[in-house]
Amino acid sequence: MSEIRKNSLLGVPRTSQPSKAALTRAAIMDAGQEFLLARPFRELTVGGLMKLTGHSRPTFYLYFNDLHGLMEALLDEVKVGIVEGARPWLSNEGDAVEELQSSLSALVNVGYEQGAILKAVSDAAPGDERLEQVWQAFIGSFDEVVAARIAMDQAVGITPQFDPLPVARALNRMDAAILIHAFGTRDKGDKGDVLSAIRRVWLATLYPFDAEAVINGVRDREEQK
Amino acid sequence: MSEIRKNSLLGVPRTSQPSKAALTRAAIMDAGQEFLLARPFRELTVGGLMKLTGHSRPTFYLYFNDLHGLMEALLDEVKVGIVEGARPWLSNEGDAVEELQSSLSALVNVGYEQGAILKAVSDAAPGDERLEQVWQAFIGSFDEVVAARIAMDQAVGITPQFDPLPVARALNRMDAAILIHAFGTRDKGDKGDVLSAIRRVWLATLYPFDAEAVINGVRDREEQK
DNA sequence: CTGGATTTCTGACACGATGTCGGCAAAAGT
DNA sequence: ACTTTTGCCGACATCGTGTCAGAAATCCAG
Repeated sequence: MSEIRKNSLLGVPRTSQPSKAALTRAAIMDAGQEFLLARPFRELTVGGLMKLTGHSRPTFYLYFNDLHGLMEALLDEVKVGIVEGARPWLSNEGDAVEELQSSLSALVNVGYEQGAILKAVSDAAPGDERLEQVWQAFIGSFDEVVAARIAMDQAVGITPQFDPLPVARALNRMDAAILIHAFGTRDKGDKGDVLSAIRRVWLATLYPFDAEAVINGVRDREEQK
Repeated sequence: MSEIRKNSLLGVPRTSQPSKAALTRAAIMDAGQEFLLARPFRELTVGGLMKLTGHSRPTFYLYFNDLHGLMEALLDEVKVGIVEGARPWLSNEGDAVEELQSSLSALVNVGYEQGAILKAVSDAAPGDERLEQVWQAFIGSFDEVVAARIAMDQAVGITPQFDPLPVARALNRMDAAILIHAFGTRDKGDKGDVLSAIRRVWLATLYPFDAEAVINGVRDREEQK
């Protein structure tokens, strides 16, 4: 399950074994991930978690400050996947509408895969000042880039004139909330419904002049890949 | 501070004193509310809370099952204010665009006032199964009514055709998230910015044919009262 | 190998918050 | 005044946390 994680600490020369410590750390993260796939964060306990790894409870504190530290580490893993998918529309070129759609589609896919972790982090965040800030910063980090892209499209005239940042904030919070809501629990919602909904909202807000997209509703080309 | 709360348990005949128990309960809720105006939920503790009331810690458990029970009670108080303000647009008649705007405006106002409590409940929710469900049900309760209104406007032809429920969900989550984000902490965001943003998104999504509203952006009539 | 240094782990402890229970005190009823 | 009801609290057991001193495993030079 974590071939990725094993080698993910520094580009070790070639066949240098990952230190035992790194393995243990990875094992803890794996156990946490697995646990959170099945149970909510509030039921996660250091003792219970470490029982899954076969190590003793104090060992946990050798690698993380506390459960929130673990969540922060898990979030870091998910981060990359998200920024990855969101890229096309952000680094603009080509058709804005097309690119936004593919970005949203990618976002929904990542959300679908990582929904449990995202919900777990979002659940854990309010319990710890530091994690709360990290989480807010993560969500917020998209606000400026989205706002920037909006400003650009406004300059080109394909987006109506309005203060970009608050709207960017609103749209981003919507995405986060809807993804966590739809895909955060074991019985996930319908990917198509979610994508259609947020696509409609984004397009209507940002590209209302593209009547095809908004009024006719972008029929079903671009099933999520 | 809680003249309302004092009399809020049954319509007592006339001048019957509120029972001592009711007073104590109200005092606890007041203390909680006050605390949460200044500090986050994670710092709320039964002991600390009861010190504010002058009563002993066990007394708390005479009136609430636990801190999450208290949060549920506080949420109930806020509920009414919210459904109140949201009413105009939901019970449709008159201009849809106008009414939606006034509903959103009212919503932003309530959010501004009760932001701290809303954030506290939202923070507390993931820590308790029951509260989580109550909170989800509260947010979700608007999904169906909004969806119903959308379906109505679609029938009339002022709203494009699409599956109403997922879009309603998305818009509602956006509202909740943005209100909590903007008004949940002591240094609240700008009411005007928030209102403009969500108004733009709602209008663009639901009433894209109203070019005045959407494209020109509803200039500043209706400053929040 | 092998004894010493380094890395990795753990048993045992102290602490803080929770929720409960039996009984005390204050108020109300007669 | 005295009994009943109502409202309250001291004391306890429990659970999860985070730390620390030292044990065990691993590595490595001689």
